[in-house]
Amino acid sequence: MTEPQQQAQPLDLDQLVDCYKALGDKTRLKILALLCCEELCVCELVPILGMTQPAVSQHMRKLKQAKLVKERREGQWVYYSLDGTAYPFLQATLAVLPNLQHEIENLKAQGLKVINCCN
Amino acid sequence: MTEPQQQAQPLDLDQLVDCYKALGDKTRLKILALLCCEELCVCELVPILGMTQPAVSQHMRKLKQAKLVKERREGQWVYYSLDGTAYPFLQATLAVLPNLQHEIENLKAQGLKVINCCN
DNA sequence: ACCTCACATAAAAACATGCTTATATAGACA
DNA sequence: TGTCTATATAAGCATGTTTTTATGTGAGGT
Repeated sequence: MTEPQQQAQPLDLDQLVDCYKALGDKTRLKILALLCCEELCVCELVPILGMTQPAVSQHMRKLKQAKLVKERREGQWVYYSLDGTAYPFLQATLAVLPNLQHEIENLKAQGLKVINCCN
Repeated sequence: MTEPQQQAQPLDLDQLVDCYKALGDKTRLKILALLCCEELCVCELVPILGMTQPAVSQHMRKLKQAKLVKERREGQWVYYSLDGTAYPFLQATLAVLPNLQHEIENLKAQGLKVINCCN
């Protein structure tokens, strides 16, 4: 491994540290793997992850601060989705995550998937 | 951002967490950026990073455990270099790090670069 | 054998992180 | 306005991480 060295614009080191700190947690990697399937709101993530709502909210805040996800408010729900704009390497990074589509199917089967005007 | 989802084999989540934890530290990102230029030993990293030798050694251990670097012993020195084998996304990841070649030039100018049989 | 240099490891202190419980905010609806 | 649901935030606790200081190991040279 000898030739990387900038075909991309170097990013701010502190921002990169925040990004990798955000990625360095199993729960947050799962959340990102789930968001690879589709946007989700906190109340959908809670039963999938088996965590309390505040715990999930705090993870979402970290991911948002790291510019890994963006949010969209719809009524009382806040939908989170991947933000692919900040890091050129993100796609390669997410590509190695496991496919968690089955978790979302599971959620639907339990009747816990939120239905909004868009689906 | 909607279409990643496995062109690569999914990796073990716990190993990925270790990898990103290792990346989520400014000192270690600097070390990796330096190793993008060339292999270095601990005693060269110490003055560049301005840290104590044990602190640098422990960072190297973390990077090694995360399979981000490999080591090569030569006499009393241990040379560390990037290990590009474990993560398919590593090249894209390292590409956004700043170029720290000037730090190595600086080291040479101060006469602190180790000279071994290979250079 | 002894000394020196490079590096690793261990224990303790300082600091950061993640989860829980409790509480606040914000929108929907009566 | 009041209530319900979804979400965010804050404080406290437990756990993990990073750094320091002290010490151990191993190779090279005398």
